[in-house]
Amino acid sequence: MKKVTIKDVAKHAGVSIGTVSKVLNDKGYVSSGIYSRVTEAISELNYQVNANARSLKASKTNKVGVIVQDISNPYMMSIAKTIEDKIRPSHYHMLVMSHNEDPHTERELLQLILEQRVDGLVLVPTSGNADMIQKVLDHKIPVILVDRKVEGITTDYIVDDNYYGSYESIAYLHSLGHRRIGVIYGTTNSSIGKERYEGAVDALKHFACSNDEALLVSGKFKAEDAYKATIELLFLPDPPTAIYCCNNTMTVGMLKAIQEQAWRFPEDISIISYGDVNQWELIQPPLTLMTQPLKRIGVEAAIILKNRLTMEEPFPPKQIVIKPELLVRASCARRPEGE
Amino acid sequence: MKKVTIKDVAKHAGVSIGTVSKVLNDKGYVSSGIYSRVTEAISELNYQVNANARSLKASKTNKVGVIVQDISNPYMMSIAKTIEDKIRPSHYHMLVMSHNEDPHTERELLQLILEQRVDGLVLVPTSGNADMIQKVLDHKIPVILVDRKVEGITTDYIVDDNYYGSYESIAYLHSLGHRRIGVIYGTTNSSIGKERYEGAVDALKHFACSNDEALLVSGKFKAEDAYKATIELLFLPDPPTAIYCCNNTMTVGMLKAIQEQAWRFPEDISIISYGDVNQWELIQPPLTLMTQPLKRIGVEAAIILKNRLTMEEPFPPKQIVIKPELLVRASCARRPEGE
DNA sequence: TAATGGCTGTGAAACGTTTTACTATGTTTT
DNA sequence: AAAACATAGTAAAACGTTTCACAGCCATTA
Repeated sequence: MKKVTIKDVAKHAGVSIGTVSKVLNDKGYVSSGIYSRVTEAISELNYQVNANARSLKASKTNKVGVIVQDISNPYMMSIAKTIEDKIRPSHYHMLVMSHNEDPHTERELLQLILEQRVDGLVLVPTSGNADMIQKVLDHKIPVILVDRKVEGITTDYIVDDNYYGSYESIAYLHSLGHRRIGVIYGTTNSSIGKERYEGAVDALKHFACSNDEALLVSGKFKAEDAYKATIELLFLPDPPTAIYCCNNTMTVGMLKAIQEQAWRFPEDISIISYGDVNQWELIQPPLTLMTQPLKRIGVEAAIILKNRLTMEEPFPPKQIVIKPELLVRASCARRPEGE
Repeated sequence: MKKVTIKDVAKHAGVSIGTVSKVLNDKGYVSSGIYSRVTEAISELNYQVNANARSLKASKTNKVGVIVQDISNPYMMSIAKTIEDKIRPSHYHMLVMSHNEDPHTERELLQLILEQRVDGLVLVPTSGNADMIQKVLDHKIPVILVDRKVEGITTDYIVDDNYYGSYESIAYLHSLGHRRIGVIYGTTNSSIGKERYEGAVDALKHFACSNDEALLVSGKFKAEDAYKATIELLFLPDPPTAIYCCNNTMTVGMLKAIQEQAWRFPEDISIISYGDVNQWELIQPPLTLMTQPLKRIGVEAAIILKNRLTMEEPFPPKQIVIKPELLVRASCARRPEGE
């Protein structure tokens, strides 16, 4: 089957190219006779408009870029899904890609985004490409940061209040009487990791909990490292009575270690995690959680994006910080005071 | 910042457009002096080539479409990730979208794919758009079906042997001595649902298990319906000694019901599921599973796609059927024979 | 009757590239 | 010194659209 262009349709219908275009876009005056002649020709020739040519002419692509750490991460993709649902009715579609937490990869992807002339970008940034992000903004492409912000960049973002979430998690454990609290943190080179770490540390200090350095261990945001970190905590001469784990991925590792060592929670140890609630459906007893409102993040991001895409007038950057909420379930036990 | 085109670069560097193009594509003869003048102009003006114009000229977009049920489904997206990793080195990128199991939506997406002139398509099809898929193929766009095939369409596909997987699951339960086996199946209007259903039913018949109709219940491929289905099974006057659940999503519902009713497995009831192994990391005791080789599906799909994209000569459709493997763990118990 | 105005359709320019055929230089080779 | 060749750069066509200015026509209106 040969490639068929608007020209072929025009010839086949015996009209000019301009007329066919009018029919395609329902613009201007076309008599009903001609109109049906053209639509007939279109379906007979099985013509499909070439979106590339169209975008070129219009300098508008109806594409938005979505760059996340990892497209197989269901939390990020649930946000992407929300966005998809919001923008598809206006005939936008998404380019989605993973930077795998590698700034160099992210840089290449941003380059691609620029070349592709997307109409907007939703980005979960690594740190270290502020210049490139600024470049995208300079090209008048709206950028919406999700989950993390970037130092020195003024644009829309939507993040949750990590410091607060961590602080309150510790506060809760303290309120139950815990004084020796283990913390499995991620890394401190990302804004999220740092904020959660600091929130926890500040709370520990404020509530005068044990300042035993051995209680602070890094799980590097990975399940395996968190597993090892947990083992360390459990085998301490004086193990913690509670553990706060800074994110869900690491919590998987932590739970594995606890299961394996046949500790029970909350009887032997109290645990609390920080993240999305959906991951833990089948875990018994149900985990007490500082809940990250993923649904809400997706919805807000989608709204902002939609507005950026459709509003004529630019509006000031929308920067949203969502406070996570403590979901008290059954994984933390009260501890006799004064111990 | 104004839009800057190849023309501006040419002017700024004092050369012709053609020369700039040569530099951009490293093609033809350019003296080193001119070359650096041009690259300098490019970075001074912050020029980015317009991929749309380029695609238009080349009639090649470096885009591939990826259409799945739901982009927030981690199993599908782990396949997508494998594909991404494989094709990005050759500077391809992906349009990804969800049809939500709705044929009408799928049709619209296929239309979009056609207009976008993608260079290839990876599709988890619904049933009911064979004509449209054929249209895509007619436009010389390679289509790779994943997880499901489509009646009447000759193209690459890669699926697992659902009938076999179901049959063998039942066979395994039978070999442990089970005779009253409950089956939670999905729906029978999709090829997967049908094949799994038939595999199970045929095995039940072949091994002369109980043919009590009440033991066959539909969970409609949803967790909630599977929950209800499980409750029905458990409250039967003569409940099954084992349950085979046809997919992971439904198994979530099944496990919930079992937990809630405080049945223990494998002591009170044996259970076996069909799906990807990664979902069940933390479930104790570890589930016995007919494992769907998602990794392998992704890898094979990526290889086929890559070949279709790069090979000059067309090759015959590659149709792969993968046999799932039984992973025996701890959720099934031996049953005294003859009961 | 002449002027106005609403329809209907057309031709050509423009969007930003790549590519092809061509010209203009040296530099060797005979 | 002429012929041959390698190198360097250019102008223009083409890719498939949309849009804009215009022209033809018919029906009103003055």
